[in-house]
Amino acid sequence: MPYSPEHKQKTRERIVESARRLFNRKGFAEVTIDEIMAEAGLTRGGFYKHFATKEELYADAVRQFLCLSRPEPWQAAHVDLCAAGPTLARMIVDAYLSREHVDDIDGSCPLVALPSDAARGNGTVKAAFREVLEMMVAVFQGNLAGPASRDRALALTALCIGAMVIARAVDEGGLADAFRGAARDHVMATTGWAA
Amino acid sequence: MPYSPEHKQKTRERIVESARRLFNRKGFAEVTIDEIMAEAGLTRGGFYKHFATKEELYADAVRQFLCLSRPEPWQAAHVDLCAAGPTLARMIVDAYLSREHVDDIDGSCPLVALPSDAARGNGTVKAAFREVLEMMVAVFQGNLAGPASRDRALALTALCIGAMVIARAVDEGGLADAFRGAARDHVMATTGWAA
DNA sequence: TGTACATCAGTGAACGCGCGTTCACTGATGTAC
DNA sequence: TGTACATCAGTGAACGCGCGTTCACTGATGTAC
Repeated sequence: MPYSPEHKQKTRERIVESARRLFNRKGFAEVTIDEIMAEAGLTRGGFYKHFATKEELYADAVRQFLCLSRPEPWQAAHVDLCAAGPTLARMIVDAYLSREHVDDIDGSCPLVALPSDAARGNGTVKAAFREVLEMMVAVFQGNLAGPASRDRALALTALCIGAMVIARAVDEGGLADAFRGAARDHVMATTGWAA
Repeated sequence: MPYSPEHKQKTRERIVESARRLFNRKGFAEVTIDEIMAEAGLTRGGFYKHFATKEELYADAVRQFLCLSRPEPWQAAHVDLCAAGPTLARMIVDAYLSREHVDDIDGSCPLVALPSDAARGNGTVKAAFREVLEMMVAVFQGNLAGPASRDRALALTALCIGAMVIARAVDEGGLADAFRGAARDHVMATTGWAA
């Protein structure tokens, strides 16, 4: 039995991690297996010891978002984000709509980076996409009081994702900032989470 | 002077029209010039009599949505959409957030179909994208009374685009419908356009 | 009116390149003895 | 303990294909006379 049992698994995880960043940055079609393997410190030939096709890796990479160490302030995993309270809820929204999140393409929320790929993707991709989406809705809903909390959570989720998608697609920083700011203010006014 | 003066222009428009539909459906990278020309009833070689590169065509295709015979009720071109009044404004939002718009990928608003491409695109693509975006914001803003109409228009634009992007990316029709409905209700409650 | 001509939109074969995938090989490793 | 061996993760050259782009050519057209 050559190599330790975990050796191959570790390598595979490195490939998925590399792929996740690159797919986020460039989308499915524009990423090459060469790039993915190089960023994982490997050469192209070895790819097929781990995955049958590029599509199979893509599904795995999308799924990896779910078990990722989440960016702050989502990071504190011991905190129940669905009952975070207004202060933490505000911090979450501020982080989501921050300029840092606009710029951090590699580590971005897939809902912002990959919706077009998901729309054109197969069932596995869409299922992983939906899992992330429903987590986000649950966080909003859990921190909303009053009636129709589900519908309000859906609208706020769409608002935040929409503002971020637009901010990424616009070349003029001022307009991108205006969208982020308007979305942020609208969320705070609607929820009462403002300081 | 061979061919009538408008002949080449007509052909060019046919190419852009074909490209717009195909890019909407598959995104920039997955569409070939062969496909575009074939759908326009031409062969690949002629492409470069009209456009220098594939990117140049892409920007034109995004922009074409602006001068398109717009889907109802945007269709009535003689109506000033920026002063449409609440009834027409409500119809516009209903059409934008309709299931028909989710399903009509080919004729979709590019803000919904192509934001990821725009985020990764060059300056020309982003500029075209912004032109469409600012038209949409202007329509919202023109029909809003009261203070901070610009910021409210930005937030409502982000909400509508976000809801549609999500609806397309989700494989479960019920969830997609819930996002569209929640966005619709939220817009009506915020603007007072509801019947 | 009819005919020769110049123009140029459109054709389709070909080119070069890059990508996904394959495959014969290498060499690091744990095991057997 | 030391050495020969079997395994298989990883290598890198090569293959086949498709795409963006080029180019020499075609043929439909309006004009000149």
